[in-house]
Amino acid sequence: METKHVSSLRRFNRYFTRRIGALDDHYLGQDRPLAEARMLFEIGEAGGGGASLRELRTRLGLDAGYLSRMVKSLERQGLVRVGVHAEDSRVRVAELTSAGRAEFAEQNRRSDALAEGLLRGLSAEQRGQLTGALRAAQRLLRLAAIRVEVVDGDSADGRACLDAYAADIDARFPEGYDPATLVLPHEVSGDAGALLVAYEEGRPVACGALRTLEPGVGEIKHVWVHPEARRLGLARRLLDALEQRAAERGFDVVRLDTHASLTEAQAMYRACGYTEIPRYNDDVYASHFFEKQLAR
Amino acid sequence: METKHVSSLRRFNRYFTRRIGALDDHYLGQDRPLAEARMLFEIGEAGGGGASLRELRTRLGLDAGYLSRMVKSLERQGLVRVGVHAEDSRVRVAELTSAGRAEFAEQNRRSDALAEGLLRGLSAEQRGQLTGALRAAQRLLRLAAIRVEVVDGDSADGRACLDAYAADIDARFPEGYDPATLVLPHEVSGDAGALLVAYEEGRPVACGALRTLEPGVGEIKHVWVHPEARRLGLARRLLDALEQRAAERGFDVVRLDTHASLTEAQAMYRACGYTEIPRYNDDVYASHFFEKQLAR
DNA sequence: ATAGTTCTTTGACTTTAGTCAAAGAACTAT
DNA sequence: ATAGTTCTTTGACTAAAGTCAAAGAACTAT
Repeated sequence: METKHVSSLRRFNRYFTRRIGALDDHYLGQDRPLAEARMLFEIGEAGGGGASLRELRTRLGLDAGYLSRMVKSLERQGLVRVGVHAEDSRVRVAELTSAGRAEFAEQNRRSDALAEGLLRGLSAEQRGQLTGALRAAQRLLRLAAIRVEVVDGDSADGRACLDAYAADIDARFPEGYDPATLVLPHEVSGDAGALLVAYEEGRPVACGALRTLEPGVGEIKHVWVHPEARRLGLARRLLDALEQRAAERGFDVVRLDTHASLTEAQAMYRACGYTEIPRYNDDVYASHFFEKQLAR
Repeated sequence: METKHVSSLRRFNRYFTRRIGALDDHYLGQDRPLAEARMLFEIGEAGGGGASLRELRTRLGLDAGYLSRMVKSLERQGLVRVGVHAEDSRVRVAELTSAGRAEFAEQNRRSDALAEGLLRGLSAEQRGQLTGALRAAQRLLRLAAIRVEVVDGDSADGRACLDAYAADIDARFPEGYDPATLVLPHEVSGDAGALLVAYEEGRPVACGALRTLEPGVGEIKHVWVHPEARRLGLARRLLDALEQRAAERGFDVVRLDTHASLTEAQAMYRACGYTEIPRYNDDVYASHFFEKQLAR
């Protein structure tokens, strides 16, 4: 890897955290410990339903005892109200009181004012450029943080993604989608195929399946990306990973089909070296068929 | 200002400080308090000559007593050696011992490894895109943080910039440059003209002068940008600010001259609406002459 | 020379942040 | 029903971070 990229990232990190991050923390905190301010912010961000202590603990990476005490302190200050979770009464849920919401709004106001102050020195055009550059950087940093893993055909994360996929396209296809059509666990386990799940900060955000169509021929199914992880280039990465698995398993060629309505997907397949072929199955949802020779 | 830009900056800040900044801090610290690790890093960055406690204090924003104790602790650990400043014996200067340098190198190694880990998930092309986006963002953030101020004609910062300007072009012009040619304090003070200095985090990084050439005609002189603040678009901003001052002072037109060798400057003047005119003075350093009508 | 500043150190604190272990209540799987 | 988990609270700490004021040595300006 070129050292240029490493040093550029480090340089940016130093500059940004010192100039913007530290400043924002300081403004956010104001007359309250930073950890408390941060927690108030997280509870506020969670919105109406409140945030469970469990969530807060993982989100902020705090010790359970420390967090418990901090919530209690916020409660004493009248900013937070704690109740039990509707479904699991071990779990406690914190939500803002009206005083807490006022404080949260004040935090936001201060943070906005800080950001505005930073942007004030730029022309409208430069602000647009900055926003564009930050968006591009964030997209790439997110993408870099996502890990694609091979999971078992009946793994909970894998099935959850497939179910989300089914629900997603059921809403999208005029004719709906029957979840019984999904690949079966044994079709994508062991030597038969593969199920890939992409994780972002521990949460599954995308999947893709590979199964055996006939000897030497693999089929790629159910490439799906969570709505909040779209436009990162993740589908392409999953496709690459699936092709690599296919090559490792000794397939010479992979095929896939797609629904007429998914035109972006079709464009992606073409861009990734797939060529359109005649119908190879009787899938009622499929209208376009593609295939790609794998380099061995 | 569009709220889009504000929220985009805030979103990026949250994502970046949490994902990258916090991680880097954690790695940097390792088995040493973060504040100590940071200080070691700052002393290391300062290089051979060491860093004065005074510098460190402002750079890290720490209380004098706190810093004093921290340096002493680093000294006890054999990582830092403290001596007195050559010119001012109130000031103490900290520099790394060889053990300190080893620790500093280790910090850098860890930080590089972290950055490399982050970049590993990206293709070479995507890494290039990320580097480009970060560079653009940093450029704009720096530019946004720079404030242009009107200073008195004999202000220390102003004269320091003008001296730097003179030294700079003395090295650049084949025939050298005589500093006696610089504008005099009274020419750029009060109603006669203006001296602008641009500050980045308290340090003067650029200047520009405006003086009266004849009634209704101003002259822009000595637009200079510190080498470390170049390519940010700062010269253009100074030029804008000088023109604004000129308009406020009632000039109808501003002129300027430039040396044949400064082709980038000439291109900038043209891009900013200046048109070339015949020689209007007998300045030996000048070969191209420009003028711009000011909107009133 | 002298008054006012600047730079640093020291003493005496407080607050914030965080850790670890024990224990109880509520869930889950068998 | 019961054993094992999960979620949270509490007690008992420690370490890190930071503040404030006083004081001495070294500078600067008049």
